[in-house]
Amino acid sequence: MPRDGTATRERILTTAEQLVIENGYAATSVDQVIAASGSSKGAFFHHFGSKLDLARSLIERYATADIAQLDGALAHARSATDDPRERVDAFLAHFEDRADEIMSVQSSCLYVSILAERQLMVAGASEPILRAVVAWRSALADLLGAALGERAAAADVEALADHVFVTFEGAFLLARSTGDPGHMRRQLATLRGLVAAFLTPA
Amino acid sequence: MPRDGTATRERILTTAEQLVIENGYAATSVDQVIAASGSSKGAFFHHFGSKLDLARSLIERYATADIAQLDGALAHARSATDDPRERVDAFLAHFEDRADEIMSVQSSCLYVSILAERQLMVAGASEPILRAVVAWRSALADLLGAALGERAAAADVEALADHVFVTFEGAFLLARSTGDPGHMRRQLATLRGLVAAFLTPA
DNA sequence: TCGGTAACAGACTGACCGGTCTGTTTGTAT
DNA sequence: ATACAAACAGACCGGTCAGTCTGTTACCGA
Repeated sequence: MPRDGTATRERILTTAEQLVIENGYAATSVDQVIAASGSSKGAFFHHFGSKLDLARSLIERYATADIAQLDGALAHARSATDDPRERVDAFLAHFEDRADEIMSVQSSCLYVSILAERQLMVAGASEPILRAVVAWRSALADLLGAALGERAAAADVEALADHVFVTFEGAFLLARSTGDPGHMRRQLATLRGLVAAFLTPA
Repeated sequence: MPRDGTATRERILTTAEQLVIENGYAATSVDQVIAASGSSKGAFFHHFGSKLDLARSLIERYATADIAQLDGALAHARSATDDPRERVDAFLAHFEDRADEIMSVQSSCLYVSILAERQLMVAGASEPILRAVVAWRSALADLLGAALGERAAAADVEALADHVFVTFEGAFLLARSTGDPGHMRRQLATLRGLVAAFLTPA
């Protein structure tokens, strides 16, 4: 086997991810990605069959990392406490603590860039996103269902679980529109307060 | 004054809004807008100095309509009841009732399309969005501050107010990623439930 | 009725885009 | 050493893009 190209491939992916999150997919040209990653046309189209193939690889890598983050938070919440309500709190606090760090390495979410262009979704680039959405939903539904106990039947637990994903995405957009990345931490703190009040028995 | 061109201008704007929300700004070509609106290059560049000028006009029109929706909900909430907590509930219920209708006329939010591309923001297309964000924040902060009473000091009322905007944008993205517009109504219902629990004195 | 101007229509242009193709380098198995 | 294939490099190509330019048409005041 000749020289190893995985480093080049990863360099292109990382560069492209930043550019696409910042400027959008359609507004990012292959030439830009090549220039910014210090690569070439030959290298790019050796590793990716087309620009669309790049998008699919990007979102797949991103969603996988996202689900890994989810699993990390779940493990942390489970090890922190046995009380179901405290577990929910620990889960949300985990991300709240990391909010500033998250925002410093990515000013927005790749999901937004992909979801903004219908062409990418019909081309199969949205499946990894759906995978991530479902992973978040089922994980949170478990946590929240346990915390609600018998009251779970009266609530839309899945919608409540989805609200965590909704808060993340919405906070990314709020941070963008105001230029203040601190909104992520504040929104996660707000969500934690809301959920705590909701889970407290009347 | 020769013939009236405002109808043509509005037709171009409405067509472009749909296309940009569906496909994104950069992925929408001027030629597409022209073809879909049954117009011409001459007409387009007569009414808009550039494609960027179209984006600015689009977002300004959209934000103005958005703030008008906000004012409508505020008026409704104020006329519905004098109780501060009930007013918050009435405000959120207003949008919850209209959620399905909203999603049937627009599958996503123009804000998302604009915020997804940094070039549009530095070009001054984000100011109307900020105007809308601040309008929602101050209106909701008023409502929520009154509902919290003396407990308002202990809470981040502005972040809680922002959470309404966050829920809207996040729900738009959730609906897109799953293909189910019903998420908007469910997320607004979830938000209403969370806020009601939060506003209930311990 | 006629001059002027806003409102269009559409051929055209140069830049840029995604993608191809030919050629070169580099590591490795034999 | 040599053969071979993967990993690149970059000139090149057809198409599309935003924007221009030269008209033509419709309206209105004088």
